Amino acid sequence: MYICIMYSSELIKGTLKTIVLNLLKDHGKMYGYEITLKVKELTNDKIQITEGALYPTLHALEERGDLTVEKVYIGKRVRKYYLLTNQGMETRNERVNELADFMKTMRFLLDLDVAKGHA
Amino acid sequence: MYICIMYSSELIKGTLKTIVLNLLKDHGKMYGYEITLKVKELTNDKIQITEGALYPTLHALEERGDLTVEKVYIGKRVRKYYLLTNQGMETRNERVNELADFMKTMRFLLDLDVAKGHA
DNA sequence: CCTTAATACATAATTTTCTTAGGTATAAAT
DNA sequence: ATTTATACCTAAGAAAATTATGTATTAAGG
Repeated sequence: MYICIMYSSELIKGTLKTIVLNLLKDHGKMYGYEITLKVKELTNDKIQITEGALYPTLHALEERGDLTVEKVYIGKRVRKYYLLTNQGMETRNERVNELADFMKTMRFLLDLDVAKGHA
Repeated sequence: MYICIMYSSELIKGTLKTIVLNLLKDHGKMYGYEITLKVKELTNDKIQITEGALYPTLHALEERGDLTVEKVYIGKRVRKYYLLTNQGMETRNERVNELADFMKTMRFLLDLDVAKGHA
């Protein structure tokens, strides 16, 4: 198991909250397990969010007031749907803008715009 | 002091080695303090490498065989110039390609290509 | 002349964030 | 009946940074 080509974990660090917040903006309410599957699917297995990272992050975002929870029972199994609050949407925008700006800076710093692309 | 608009530290995490390796490729030999100034200058103060992060990183890259050192004495003050080895150049290429690929994935994941840009 | 700022190196304690590993439990598939 | 998938969770440890120091030389300003 777990044999796949994905990014070195260092790179992904610091982007988890942004990914989660943005995903909830695009897809409405989602539950944790669903988020891991969606990210895996959207990135062709290149980014795999581990549950050990995800659940504490969801709890932190909830505690900060960026997310609210809706418990749903599928038979006897619990499912916790997370939703963006208004504050969460603001946080999402800040985070995404910051990351976009950061990536622009990095492309410049690493000569990625001139050297490649732009055909 | 230290009053400036820079990226939240989480984002920069994991990119330090890549930045250092690429800078040495572009500018030839550089010393630690010079690297901090150069990155600050190139990014308009948006990325400020702290010495507490940089020096251990340089030592680690040296130990891995990606860098070699040249000590130069300016009067009585030591300056340690770092140079890319052949292996270091390979590491640089791998790191830069991986980061470029990761940023592409993130742009897709965060809808940055469609929503913005492109006009 | 004296003090502050800049140059230039370095490490240690702490914090943050993630991985790894473990745990519980239900439902579906083989 | 057992394995796989679903679905939640936490705790120990690792990795990489921040923050706080520490040393020392040199230049600049008052």
